[in-house]
Amino acid sequence: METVGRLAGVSQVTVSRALSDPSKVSPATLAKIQEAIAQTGFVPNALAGALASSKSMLISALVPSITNIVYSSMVKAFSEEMRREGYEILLSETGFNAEEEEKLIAAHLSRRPDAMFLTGIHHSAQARRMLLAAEIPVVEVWDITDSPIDFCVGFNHAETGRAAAEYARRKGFAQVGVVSAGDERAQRRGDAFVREWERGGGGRVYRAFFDATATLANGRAGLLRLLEQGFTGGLVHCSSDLLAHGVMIEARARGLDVPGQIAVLGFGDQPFADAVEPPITTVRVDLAAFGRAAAQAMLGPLRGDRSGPAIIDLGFEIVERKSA
Amino acid sequence: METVGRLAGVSQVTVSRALSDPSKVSPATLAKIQEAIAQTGFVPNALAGALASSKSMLISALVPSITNIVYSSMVKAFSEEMRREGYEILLSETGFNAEEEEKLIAAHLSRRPDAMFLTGIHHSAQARRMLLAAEIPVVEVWDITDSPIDFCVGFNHAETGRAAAEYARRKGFAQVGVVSAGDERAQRRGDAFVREWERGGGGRVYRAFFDATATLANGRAGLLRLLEQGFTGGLVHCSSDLLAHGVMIEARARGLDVPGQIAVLGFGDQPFADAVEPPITTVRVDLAAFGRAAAQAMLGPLRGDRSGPAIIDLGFEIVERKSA
DNA sequence: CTGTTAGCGCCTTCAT
DNA sequence: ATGAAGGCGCTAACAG
Repeated sequence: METVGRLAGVSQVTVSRALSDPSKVSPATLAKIQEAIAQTGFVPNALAGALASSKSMLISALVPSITNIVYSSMVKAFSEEMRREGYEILLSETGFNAEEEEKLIAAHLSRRPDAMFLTGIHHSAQARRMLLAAEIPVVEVWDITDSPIDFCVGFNHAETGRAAAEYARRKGFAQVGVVSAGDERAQRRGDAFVREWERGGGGRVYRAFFDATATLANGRAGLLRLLEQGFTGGLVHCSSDLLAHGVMIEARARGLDVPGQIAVLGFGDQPFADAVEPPITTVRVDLAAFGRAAAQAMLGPLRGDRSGPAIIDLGFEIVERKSA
Repeated sequence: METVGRLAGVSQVTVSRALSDPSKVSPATLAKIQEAIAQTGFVPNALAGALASSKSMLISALVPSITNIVYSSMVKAFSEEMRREGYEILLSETGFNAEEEEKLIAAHLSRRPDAMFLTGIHHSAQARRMLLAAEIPVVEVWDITDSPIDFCVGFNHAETGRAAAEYARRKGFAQVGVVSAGDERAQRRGDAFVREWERGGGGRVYRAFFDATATLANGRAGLLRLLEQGFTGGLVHCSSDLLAHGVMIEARARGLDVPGQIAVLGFGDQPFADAVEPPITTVRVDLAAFGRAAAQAMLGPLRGDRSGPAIIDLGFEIVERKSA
């Protein structure tokens, strides 16, 4: 800035002002400064700016996995919203691991982000302590709790399982199965489905649980397991559309009709859900809305407005298509 | 650090040393300092550190889309590798837009990253200028050029199209079609396929081009378009596995046998490719390897070693399965 | 509208 | 092994 200022015949501060608030500088000097910037190829040092102003314009975001479309969709919508306000996103992957999350929180906090986007509501005690001490807005996305750190944006996972069980009952299925992946929230949905089904006197629930991530191959293997357990047909509740699709493929490969013999209920309403044959009946959650709501929630305090709601339940909806 | 130091009975510098290189501090004082840190909940300010040392330990990464598994897979592998060395990733989405990329490069550069990960080899002149002026290692991933800014890691896109056309010829298909999405590199693969097919005297190529991103629905619509043009059966070259899968679903929905009447060749070898029915014959590229190679390439100069190769062609391979 | 003076919190260099 | 001084590049007051 010093150099640019000399070239434009002004002091360093004036250059700073020209960049941060052009209206504070006369049009004539502004022009000279802009020319000097163009000539020198000057790029302001945001680190120094952040240090001096204690506003980094950096937002920290932690997701379990960036290759999982569920999380990347939320982050995408969130980023777009925040970038419009001039913020940049520091993104890392926790791998569904609380210890890893704790380390990442410490690492991110050392860069003095202005706010933090976290996935889920379970964090280590030490993590919560650091977050509280940092005194920045924290938004927990993809789940709901009565006691968020600052804000939470999501839906009730157990409720989706209950709704699915009701749906299965209403449709008159005699047998039901559950195929779910290792994610804690996925399990919670499956467990709630089982409880509600049993509560209604529905009898045994066939189950296939995978310790790993949801894949088509696991969906196929999942149906196989149910069949081996004696499942002869009915509705299969899956913790994701990908698993649901896998179940459908395996059913067809074995000559079982979908939904005639094997009906499938997915989760997520991912883009492919209504493009496959038959289109998948699924639990829809609006991922982009979660991202946008998270952005709006943190922008409140970031602008000094602490009046927004702390708990934002965006709900879900069962979309009935052909598969169940 | 001042405060921590006072608590531990040492000066601020000693605290700094204890954190950056514990071996430079005596075990006794180190213990005292660590206790003081635990008591105060001190979190070092990486901004100040970066400003003073001009090493931000920050890597800038720009991808067209974070929800696209192709890019997120590369970034995932890249991040893991860089994080092991203590670097953090500033990630943004360009939306396949060169202007947007230019703006993002400027924004990222102002945070003084130690290196930059870029997708593709086409950047605006102004972007190249800024990158050169920044004097940091730049790695361009997912494509190959003779004149990278610093390094490029990828494969020859046109070559995959040629190889696919040869494959189609070898298998004796009489008619071929191409379904491709809007990405410039996807088009390049499709164009090369068409040229090679025509060069070999293969006759007309039926084509369906989508201006948008690759989806299952577009795959289905793509086959429809080919059929409308008079395509009666043969091999369909798709610019992604997702499109290929869509073509397969549409074929089945119309009672066309895959691969008997409609054979399908995908691209990417995504995890689902061998889990669908029939498993998809596809062009495999090792996304994780690209990410790792990109990390290794930039870690060279970051450690002061300028001896590594500038152009890293990791190639591809056609994986023959049942769909073609 | 513009300049002056102090830091922001840390690292680097040079002493001790 | 530890400390003192200076500065990284910028912003925040406060003057004029």
